[in-house]
Amino acid sequence: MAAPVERRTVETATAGGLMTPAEVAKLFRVDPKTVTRWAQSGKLSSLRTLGGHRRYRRDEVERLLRANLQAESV
Amino acid sequence: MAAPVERRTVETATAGGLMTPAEVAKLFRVDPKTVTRWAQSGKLSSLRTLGGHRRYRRDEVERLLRANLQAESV
DNA sequence: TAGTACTTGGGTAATTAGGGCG
DNA sequence: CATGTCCTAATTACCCAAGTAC
Repeated sequence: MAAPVERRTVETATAGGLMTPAEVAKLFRVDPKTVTRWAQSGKLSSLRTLGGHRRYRRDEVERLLRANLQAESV
Repeated sequence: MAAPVERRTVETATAGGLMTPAEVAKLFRVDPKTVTRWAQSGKLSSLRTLGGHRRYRRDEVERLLRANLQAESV
């Protein structure tokens, strides 16, 4: 019994973990600064550390990566 | 470890790294615009940055390079 | 506490997208 | 039909110094 109850609160927000600007940049093959611009323009949501550094949700990053895959099919 | 479950998603799409249009163009000795046309015609799969720029899979590019530049022997 | 690697911010070059022409 | 080139607008890359992450 006592199966892990689905708690969707803070854990849900960070499900899959967070990524640093450098990690996201490598996935898209762009400069970390470019990822920052995506966040500033609202194309990618971001969290901030208490020191002001940005962190990105892995779930969202992967979703965007998938959404921009091979969209040239015609 | 790392259960190798057939994950044909983001990991697969970016495994091996991505290339910029300029890098692919240099390999084939063509204009970057030509590479763009290959992508538009479906000859080469591509992925887009959130800004709309294309990125190409290194694996596929190298595979096409070998498959298309070896013939024409005699 | 110190040390290294990374991120932020702003500015300025370099690429790329897209259409059209030859 | 495929490629290269010219054009403009947009996106991205590299430069710096100072602060943060671990």
